[in-house]
Amino acid sequence: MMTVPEQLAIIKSNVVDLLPEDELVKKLERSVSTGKPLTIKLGLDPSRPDIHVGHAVVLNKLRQFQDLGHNVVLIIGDFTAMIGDPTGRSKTRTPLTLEDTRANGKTYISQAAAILNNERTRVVYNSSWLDELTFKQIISLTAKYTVAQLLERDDFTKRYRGGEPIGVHEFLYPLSQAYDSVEIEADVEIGGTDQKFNLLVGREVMRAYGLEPQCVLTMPILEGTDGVEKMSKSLDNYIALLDTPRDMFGKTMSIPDTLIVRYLKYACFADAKEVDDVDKGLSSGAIHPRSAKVDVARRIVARYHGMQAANDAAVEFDRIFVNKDVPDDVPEWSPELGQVTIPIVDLLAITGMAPSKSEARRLIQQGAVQINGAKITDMTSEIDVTTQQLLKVGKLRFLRIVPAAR
RNA sequence: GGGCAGGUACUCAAGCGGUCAACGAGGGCAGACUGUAAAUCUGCUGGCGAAUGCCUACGGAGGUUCAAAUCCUUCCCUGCCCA
Repeated sequence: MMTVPEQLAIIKSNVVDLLPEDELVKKLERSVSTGKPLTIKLGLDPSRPDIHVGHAVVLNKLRQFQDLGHNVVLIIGDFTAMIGDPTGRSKTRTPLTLEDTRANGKTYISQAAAILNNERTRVVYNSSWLDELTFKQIISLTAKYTVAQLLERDDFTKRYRGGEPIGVHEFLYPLSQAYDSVEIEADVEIGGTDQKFNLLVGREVMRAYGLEPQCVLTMPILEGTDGVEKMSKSLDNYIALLDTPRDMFGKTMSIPDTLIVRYLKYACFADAKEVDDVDKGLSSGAIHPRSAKVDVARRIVARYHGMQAANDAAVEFDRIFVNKDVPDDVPEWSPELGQVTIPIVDLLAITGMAPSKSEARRLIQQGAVQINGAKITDMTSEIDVTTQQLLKVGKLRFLRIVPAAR
């Protein structure tokens, strides 16, 4: 096992907050002297089973802990997910069933396995204890925190001042998360910087239950491919771990230049020196942003799909976007047997290349629709579906029309 | 329980009897430029229709009117103040 200073140096790399550092040092010292690993906690929301590169920032940090000999506990927050959130703000968030959360939890874990060391990962569902709490116990939990303390949380303050509704149950979420820490006796809880408040509540609550408070470690929130908002599925600016190599590569190439270094650092976990070199190279002009970005893209793909896939994706990317060629595996679609021609507008709508016929019309008007490389200008065009046709909408959506098999 | 202010398209936000499928901004999509970067410019952004047009929509349900997002009634929801 590494010495405490060595461990600390690794643990501190790339983190935003480590609070309080001296407590972590004590925990590490104890761990080294007793040989007992620390328990590192991460809470997961099972309503969104797709892990993306943004989540990976935190997972990578967990992996570092594991490599140092510590244990990770993933807590699937199935309890809160099952309740759902009835407030108006997120009415689309439908409550999940137990089966859903279990299934999502499994999916999550199988994706996380690409980063984590399974030997040192324990997975638990928080319903297994939260569901057992009596009302009495819940009240006793809430008595350990004050409204003023809860209102310190940034978004609560904002909403409160802005006259927006805050459900009482929302106050309970940080507390239940904190209770998870009590249950598993976490030594360290990790999360994005947006989790800082919740993680700190965990400290207070643990103390109130007579436990040694956990240390809190926050990681940066990685911006999504739009370069502004945090990466998230709902904003559709994410690179999922399950994305195909090509999508992964393409999405990475679409990030703004200003994000290259951050991606290198947090999505590739490149070492400090290399990050520094690229940073300097970019600002001095010695490195062209595009080539730096290609490198980042290749590394991200390689991380989750292997070197071979990464190289293939890079080649494919150049073929399509530099040489304006047609991709290898264009999705195919076949008309119903007997159909000879289909109006272009219908075709676009039926095949899903446009969400509605009106939208299809707009696309045609804007010159975004091509058949075999020829731009469609006539709204009433009839497309012959008895021979193979290549349909292109916009810059990257292709569809091959294949005559119905008989 | 009482008083006040609100609920408009993906979001914010105008409109307050006809010219409203609804100003404007953001977002999104498409085109030009390009390194699938940024910035910029242009167009589009409810559905159906080749099109004059038709249909559906301004919290829900009724009503007044030739005509309502706009007026009335009622219900639901949110915030603030008083109790």
